[in-house]
Parts: sequence; structure tokens; C-alpha cells
Amino acid sequence: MTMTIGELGKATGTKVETVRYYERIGLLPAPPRTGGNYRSYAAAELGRLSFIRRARDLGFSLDQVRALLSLSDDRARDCATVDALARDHLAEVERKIADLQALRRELAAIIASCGGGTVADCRIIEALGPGRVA
Amino acid sequence: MTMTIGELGKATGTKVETVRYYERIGLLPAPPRTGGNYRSYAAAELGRLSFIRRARDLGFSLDQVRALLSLSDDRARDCATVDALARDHLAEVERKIADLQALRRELAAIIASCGGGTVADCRIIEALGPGRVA
DNA sequence: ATGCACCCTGTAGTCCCTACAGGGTCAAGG
DNA sequence: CCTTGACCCTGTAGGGACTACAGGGTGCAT
Repeated sequence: MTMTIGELGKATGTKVETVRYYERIGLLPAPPRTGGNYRSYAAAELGRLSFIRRARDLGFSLDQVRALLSLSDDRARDCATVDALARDHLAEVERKIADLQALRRELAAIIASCGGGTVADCRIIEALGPGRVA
Repeated sequence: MTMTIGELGKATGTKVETVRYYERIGLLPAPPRTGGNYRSYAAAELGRLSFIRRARDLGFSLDQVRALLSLSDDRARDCATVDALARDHLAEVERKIADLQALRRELAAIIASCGGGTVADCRIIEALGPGRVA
């Protein structure tokens, strides 16, 4: 039930160097080592690393990822703190969803108009333009 | 109807240095200069820069942003190319929306359980964990 | 005419990886 | 057994995307 750093990387789409980097900066715990000094990961690290990678892909900084992980790590924290942190992130998540939905609409429109043979009415910039409350 | 780099930055939430950086790497066109050698931006750049910033915030690389902008810039491109590019990006956008919706669900659950006084059932990592088709 | 806020061009630093270099581990095949 | 190849180790250096000065010019308002 344990795996090497290469297996962990493959399972999460992460380069081996990146896994070691996350360990160095304290985002992943240092795993136990084998007799040959190889890192030996348990299944729990797979979930944690997967979360980190996807949150990064969604545009969250490592500091934000750290904060999100702390929601899961720090069971000891008082509820008011957890609640405020979660609310902040929820607002940001909802803003991102709205932006992505606008982008999706414009991409779909481009695909549709291409099917119709015209490229004229491309409003993709307007999808994420300044014309809404930032 | 023109603005300084500082006004453009303020309107789009971009640091002045970042605007100049985008110009240097060719993401923004070099604007005309005033007599005093100040950059003088037209309204169109506001939309373009706003698009860049929001796409970056959604986790797209500058190369991807360049590709998205080309959908709007290159009216000359043939439809098949534009269509393929748009379809690729649409798929990625939809994946991101799904991930963000999963994250939203878990954040909402945390907030709800905090209201109820418990922090015990935090599944935030599972929201973006490996348990789905990547 | 003199601040003061803003602009200019550099260059160097930060954050987040990513790619070697130089070397050790280990299971498989000869 | 011993070698070979795929993997692992610890560095350190490079790249992408900003960000922060330093040193200097512009322009309006007092």
C-alpha cells in the first residue's frame, strides 16, 4: 500500500521534481524512507497532492492552497476562523466559475459560427472584459 | 478618450510594471507616445488587458492566453483551425468549471457545518482528489 | 520655481516550478 | 554473480510570469 515518488507523480500528473519541491517548502509532509533512502508514500498523500495540483490549475497560489489545506488539517481551529476562510474562498470560487461560464459561452459561439462558416462575430474578449463588476 | 498606463492599470487591476511587461513580450501592442514619451492607451486596450488578467487568474498560461486572443485577432485564419483551437479550450474550461463546482460544494459544506458547530466532516481534499477521471 | 505624483528605461529579485549533473538503488536477464 | 537500465537521491541552475527598486524625466498645482 505504499508507492515511490515516481508512481505518486504518475498517479497525479505531477513531475517528480515538483513533488520534491512541495516537500521542501512544507506543502507535503516528508514521507518515511526505505532502506535504500527512497521516499515511500501512503495513499493519503495521493489525495493531498492531487488536490494541490488541481487547485493550482484553477489559479490559486501556493499560499491559497496552503490555506485551503489548513481547512482540512487544522481540526483544532475555532469555527469562526474556519468559517471566514471558507467564505472568502467560496466568493473567489464563485467569481471564477462565473468568468469561466462567460468564456465557455463565447467559445461555444465561436464553434457554432465556425460551423456556419463565419468567423466575423468574435466577442471572446468581451467575455472577460471590464464591462462587469470586478 | 485615451489614458495613461497608470489609469489603465487601475481600471484593470494590473500593476504598471506588468503592463509594460506584457508590451515587452508582445501580448499588448506598443501604444503611441505623447510628447513627453508617455504611453497613451485607447479604450480597446482596456478590454484586451482585462481579458488577459482574468484568463491568467483562471489558470491559463500566457501562451494559452495568446492562443485565445488569436481567436479574436486573426480573422484571416481558416475556420477549421479556429474551430479546433476553440474546442480544445472549451474542453479545458469545462473541466475547470467542474473542479470549481466540486470545490464550491465542499466549501459550502464547511460553512454549513460550522454554522452547526462541528468541523468534523471536512472532505475538501476529496473535492479535487484523484477519485474521478482526470 | 518647486514640490509631488506620475511617467520612463533598465536590472535584479521573487514565486513556482523544471531541467540537468553527478551519483546511488534495485529487479531482471545473461 | 554481474551488468544494464530504469528508477531514486541531493544539489544547483534555468525558465515563465511577474514585482520591486534605482536613477532619472514630465507635468500640473501651489
